[in-house]
Amino acid sequence: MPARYEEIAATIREGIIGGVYPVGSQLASESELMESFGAARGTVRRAVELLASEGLIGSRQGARRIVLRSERRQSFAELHSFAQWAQFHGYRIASRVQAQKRRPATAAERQQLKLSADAVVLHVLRLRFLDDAPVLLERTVYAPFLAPEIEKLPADCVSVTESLRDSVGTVFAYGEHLLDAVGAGSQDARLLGVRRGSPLLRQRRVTTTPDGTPAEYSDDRYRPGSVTFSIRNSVGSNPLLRLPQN
Amino acid sequence: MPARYEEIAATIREGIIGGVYPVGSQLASESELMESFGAARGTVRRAVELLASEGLIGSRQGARRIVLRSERRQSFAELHSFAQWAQFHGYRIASRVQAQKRRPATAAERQQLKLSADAVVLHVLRLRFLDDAPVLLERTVYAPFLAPEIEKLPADCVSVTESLRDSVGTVFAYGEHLLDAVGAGSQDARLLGVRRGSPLLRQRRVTTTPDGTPAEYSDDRYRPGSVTFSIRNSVGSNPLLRLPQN
DNA sequence: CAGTGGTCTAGACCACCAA
DNA sequence: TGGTGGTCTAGACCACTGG
Repeated sequence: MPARYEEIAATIREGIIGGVYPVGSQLASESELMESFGAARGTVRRAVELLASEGLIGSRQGARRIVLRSERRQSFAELHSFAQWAQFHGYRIASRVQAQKRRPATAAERQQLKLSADAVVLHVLRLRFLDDAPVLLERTVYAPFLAPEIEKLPADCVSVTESLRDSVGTVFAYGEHLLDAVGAGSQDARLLGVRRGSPLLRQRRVTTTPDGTPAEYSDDRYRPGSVTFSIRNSVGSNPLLRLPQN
Repeated sequence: MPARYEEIAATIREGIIGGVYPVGSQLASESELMESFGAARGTVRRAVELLASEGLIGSRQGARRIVLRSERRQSFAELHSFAQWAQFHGYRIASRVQAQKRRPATAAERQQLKLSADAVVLHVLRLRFLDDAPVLLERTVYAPFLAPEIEKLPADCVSVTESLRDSVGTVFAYGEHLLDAVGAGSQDARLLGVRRGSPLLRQRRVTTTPDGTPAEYSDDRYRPGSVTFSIRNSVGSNPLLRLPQN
């Protein structure tokens, strides 16, 4: 059962997408929305703030809210899993585990995942396809408590996130993502079908469970031209980050 | 005069950074925060929701909030420009306009900036330096209404955003950013000091004014190894995110 | 100036978590 | 079971926008 403010937001969103509120036009005022939805002001404010965080509307004190966009784009800031993203856009995806083995955690991995010195992690090399073309190569290290669950999954499991939610509950709740560009290594080039050294978009991420326990560290490399990441600056989540040295 | 919830958030944030609340520990409950700050529940909730949107704390219904990180990261809602980001982190930056000319808008630019068929835009090629090393090459197209203001700026103006705010008010309020990886072209390679074809992180963005008018379109290319984009996400509706208002 | 959104309060009920 | 966070209400005052 969705919350009331989510229902209101959904209704307004449909109005924006359906052309009831064209781009550039003014949204109904809070008072009008309160009346038409029969909700208190705080509730309609929650709804329009949700839409603002999606980049659909803008807001200035004293003036009515304005429709900025009419498409519902899934922003990268809302992105939690490749499979969910692809499903949202209606793409046909496939997945294949290329290699999988347990090994002692490296020093960097112990630090990222906050593990003890003798911890053993599960390393998985996974290739993902979009409409039968390889687009993404994932090198993922799972924390020890997840290793047994991951090893139960079939090699062509399309959504690790959803499989884990069914078996052990919500596992990936918060994530930090670092984006940069790297040249394809020989393994990257072979599996993604590009030339060595060609530009790849790299996404490194650490994901934690709802109680703050680090769950996985991953180095994901995207073949260019296939996917693009979208970020909006209304979602408080996008600082540039300076790397040490270089 | 900052809002009360921002003051409360700042106080808690200092506590997290200063070690009063170590990473992994539980934050004070809402009732305790209400008492210690003498504020209503809605206000302290606004404060902790702000901190959650910065990725500092996580929250689950029924359990106390948990400290996830102890570093302060500038939220993108407070940050729109390279210059402001660099200044926040204390980096020494420089900027140099390489080329600047007015020309008719291309079809793509007319669509992006919602211009009429005969519109003339201002194209600027700008190279930016971090600690004297070139790190960013910007190819920016400004909407006609901005062209006169941009042409008044000196060639080494470090912050276009701040200069415009002083002269014509807040111009860049909302933005959408597309991130991918491209190989350096010959001009990219020459100006950024890298080999041709080497991977660059590309950020394309359209920025609009507070009333929704498109103001600029830009293709920015970052030299790898110097900066990285950091993004955070969290499950659950990112509630109550403030839009930039300046 | 009237209308709008931004902030704050004080209460209420519920779903969930941990002991 | 008691405490916690998630949602919703009803009112208030203020700052800002626009005509």
